[in-house]
Amino acid sequence: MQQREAETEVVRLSIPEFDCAQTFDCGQCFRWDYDEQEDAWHGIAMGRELFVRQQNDDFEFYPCTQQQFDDVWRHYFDLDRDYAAMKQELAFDEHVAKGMAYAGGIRILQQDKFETLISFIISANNNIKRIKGIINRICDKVGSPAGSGYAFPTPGQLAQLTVDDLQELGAGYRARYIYDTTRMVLDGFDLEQLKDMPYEDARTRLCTLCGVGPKVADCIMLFSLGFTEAFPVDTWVRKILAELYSEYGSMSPKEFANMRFGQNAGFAQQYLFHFKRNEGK
DNA sequence: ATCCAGGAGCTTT
DNA sequence: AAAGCTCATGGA
Repeated sequence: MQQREAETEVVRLSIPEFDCAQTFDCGQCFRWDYDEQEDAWHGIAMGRELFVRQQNDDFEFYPCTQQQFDDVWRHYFDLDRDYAAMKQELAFDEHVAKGMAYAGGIRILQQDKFETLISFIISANNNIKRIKGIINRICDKVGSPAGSGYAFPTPGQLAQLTVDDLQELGAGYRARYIYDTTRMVLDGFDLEQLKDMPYEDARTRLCTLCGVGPKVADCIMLFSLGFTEAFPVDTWVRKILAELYSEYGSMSPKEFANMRFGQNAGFAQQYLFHFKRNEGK
């Protein structure tokens, strides 16, 4: 009994305002899928494999020690943030309120910086299914073993792939961007220091990387650097702004988001985005 | 077949 | 500054 518990270490925890399906399937991450056999969500992130089984507000994380959970996953799942309070601050907006009613269990993950950087370079002018495929093939090719699969490669591991290799894996014209940006990171571009910089400065610096423009930079900042005011503007958000907030048409999307949602703009964006993307499904 | 997908980069006004 | 064109790839 005790031995069995030791072999498969589990962390059990009750967490409010968290829904696995909504969080893992809202377009912010690409390496989580539902495992029917385990009846749990399966992901490979932060260099290791993890299963997450949810029963209402009760969660099991495995294989995982309490130490690993506190060191890695607590931050990854953004567990120190008061989501109920944040959502209350956003409830004044009727469209965001609808989004929160539809998928109020979305949490903004705090993912690995390099993985998020490369993943969202791949996301440009692409669809989520194909993005996942490209990323998985890259991991299988040069990532370190992690459980039943392979972790996202380090910059050094990814640098083993040539532009031709990346194209064979389906990256298309983004192969060059991935290659060049990986080299810039290896040559000293410091992803770690970005989170201590002002929003505008960090964004400007990110945009010096190949394949990183305003939208991709905002995704990296929101999903891996903790900038909750980041408001990624993609095709879906443009539709939302045009359809639901046309009275603010004289403002740029960024001005609008900052004025209306402030430091919570990233959350508002995610609730709106996920709701709109699943409209009619 | 044509269009679109969590856009960016380059060229032309 | 702002608008226009092109960039792989696969699915609808």
